[in-house]
Amino acid sequence: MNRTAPLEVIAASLRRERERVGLSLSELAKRAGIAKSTLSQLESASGNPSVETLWALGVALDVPFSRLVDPPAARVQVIRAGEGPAIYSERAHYTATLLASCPPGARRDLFHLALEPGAARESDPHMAGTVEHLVVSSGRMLAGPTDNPVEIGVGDYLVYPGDIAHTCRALEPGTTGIMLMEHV
Amino acid sequence: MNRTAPLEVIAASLRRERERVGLSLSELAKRAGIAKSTLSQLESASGNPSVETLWALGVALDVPFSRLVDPPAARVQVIRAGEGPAIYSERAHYTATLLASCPPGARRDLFHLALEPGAARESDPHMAGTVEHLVVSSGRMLAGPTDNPVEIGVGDYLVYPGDIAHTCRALEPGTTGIMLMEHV
DNA sequence: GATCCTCGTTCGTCAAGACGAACGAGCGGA
DNA sequence: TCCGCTCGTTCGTCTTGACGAACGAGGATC
Repeated sequence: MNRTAPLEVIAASLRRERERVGLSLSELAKRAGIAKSTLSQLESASGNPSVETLWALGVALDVPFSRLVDPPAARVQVIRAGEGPAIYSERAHYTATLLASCPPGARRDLFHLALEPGAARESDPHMAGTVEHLVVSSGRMLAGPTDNPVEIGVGDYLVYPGDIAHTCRALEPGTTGIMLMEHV
Repeated sequence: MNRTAPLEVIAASLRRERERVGLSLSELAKRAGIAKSTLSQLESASGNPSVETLWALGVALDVPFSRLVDPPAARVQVIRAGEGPAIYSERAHYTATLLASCPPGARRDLFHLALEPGAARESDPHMAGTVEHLVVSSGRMLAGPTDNPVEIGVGDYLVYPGDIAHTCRALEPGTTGIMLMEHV
């Protein structure tokens, strides 16, 4: 989590989003039901808005709340199979390629998994609130909570909490898949 | 985006997170650098905290900001290949299965894609701030911004902005993949 | 050039958030 | 039992956010 007070970030986000939508300061204030003087001060970073105020602005702009405190980043990027920038292999028979780590606030990571039958990958609980999504691309795997794993095959999808002990093992050679690790 | 004022949600989140970490109200207030009276009022939903106050609490709890306003939901769920709950097919040769729509605040959707060669799927721009992540499970596809598509094969990963015109077409029969649509 | 409109900023007022102090409750040890 | 500690709440104050009004600036129309 970002440690710096997000006032300047909020100020920039508000102005950026408002101009993107093409609203004037006065009109946005009217839509959000706040005084335009308040909005003016917020956009000049001379203010510490209350949650309700910022929420109203988020609704008026039709923008998720978090987008106002965590700035975005648009881009087009390709990662070819096997050339992931951050290869995170743990033990034999297990390779996780980090495809997309969350740029600003680290809210989710996207991995490509390649597994071979053998030792299961047992994971200790991650940070509370973590959720893992698994989709099998090829082969079969046994995954999910350690005390209640599920067998899934090609095209199957599995969600399970990441903040409890969980496991993931291949049941066939050449098993691959993608995993979305989400920090709710 | 949720339309209701999140004061009760914040109150519940604060109490939940604080008890999860095992901190007393007094100690959390001290760590966050705010008065415990303030925290007490916030947890009883009789308050409208400023962003700085809530931010300080998020930092002290080591919890993402958004987790305080959007409550979580832990669960284990399997969706077998082809039995997705919400099949969203648009035209022949294109099937998108919604695997996981974001429960509370709709910040991302996870789809399984099955495409056959033929007409490309042209998408008008989605909501501003949308980002699409694509991983190919089988076959080959041509995807990305309409004016600059990229050819990707098995295991390849592609990110591109979803708020501009973009396309997605199969180059081989039996092309499948997963798509993470994210609303930043 | 004069009028009218909307833009965004600044000023003074008022309500509300943040604060410290004090309070009663609950618990453990002397 | 009494003392000392921490718990979470409530009260009075003081700061500060939110508001409406007024302001100057910039265009458009006549």
